[in-house]
Amino acid sequence: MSPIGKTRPTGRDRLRDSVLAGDLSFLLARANALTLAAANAALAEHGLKARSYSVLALAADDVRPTQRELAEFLRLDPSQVVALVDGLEKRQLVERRTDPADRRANVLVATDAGRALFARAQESARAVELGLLAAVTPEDHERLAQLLRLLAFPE
Amino acid sequence: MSPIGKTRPTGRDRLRDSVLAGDLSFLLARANALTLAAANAALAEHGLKARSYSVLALAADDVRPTQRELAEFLRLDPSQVVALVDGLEKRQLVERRTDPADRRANVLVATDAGRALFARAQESARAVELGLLAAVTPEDHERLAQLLRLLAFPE
DNA sequence: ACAAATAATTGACATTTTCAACGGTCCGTG
DNA sequence: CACGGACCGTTGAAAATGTCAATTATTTGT
Repeated sequence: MSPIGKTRPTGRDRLRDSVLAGDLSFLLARANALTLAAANAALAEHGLKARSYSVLALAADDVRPTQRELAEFLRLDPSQVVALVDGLEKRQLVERRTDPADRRANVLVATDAGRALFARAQESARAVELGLLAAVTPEDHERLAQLLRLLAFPE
Repeated sequence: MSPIGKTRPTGRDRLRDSVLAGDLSFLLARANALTLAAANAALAEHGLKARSYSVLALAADDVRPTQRELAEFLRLDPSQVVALVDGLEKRQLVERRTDPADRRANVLVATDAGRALFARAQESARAVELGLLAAVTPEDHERLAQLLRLLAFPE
């Protein structure tokens, strides 16, 4: 039947018809792993990783997040946010301002240098994203984002 | 305008309108984090995590993967697969058989106990998946899987 | 004014990731 | 057939991440 007579036929990605390949958790994990690796590779040029890029993005967005909000949003332990912000602050990309409305909290703001770097990094990020989505139409791209939002932000 | 007069209006998830929230990498990361946590919580009952569940799934699927194929498929370092398989083998859920076609390679096969455990774990996994997708219609569920496959298995 | 709750920080510890090196096996070429 | 180079699984160490409890400063409700 099969044109190839070997015991291990297709060789390359035989596992793609396994049950696991239908598992949403697995697909998410694998898609995320590939995407994360690509993003990190592209951001390295700017001295960033996906994590620090995310923090910088939120700081540059004038949404003035507290560290706790950052932790919740990025699904990190608050102590990890401390380290992340330390790194960005040491590079003068970001500033901690104690929230006047709640002096326990720090609000994050990007410096001008931070905004400039973010703008450049965003270009790289966008390029990577487009590369990954080469096989996806713009409508499907948006549809994918919509569906992921449902998973990422359950009501 | 806004009915709330505070400086920090909505309070809860203000960050959801930031630019980052439109970033596919971020949505993937966050969706994956939540999904992974839910999966791990559900699988703990069976002494499994998402990783070991995946390995067991492939072993139980009679696809006879080598450890290298496992590593590639799950996006893990080969040395991580060693540890994973060690764990499952110690619990007699899985066996290493040296591939007769290539004596360097180990092929993974599930034991009867492994198959039985997998069947039970799969139920838990399915339940979790349905819970996470409560807000998604079955058609969209399939569409999401399709789109994720494009990201997870770029040609 | 006080007790309980919350934000950030620190430090300890566990888990995961990443990498280089090694023995055993395979494969193509001479 | 023998050899060199590639490949598989394994080990061990180092780096990065994740998890948690304790601490200080501040807020909030009573």
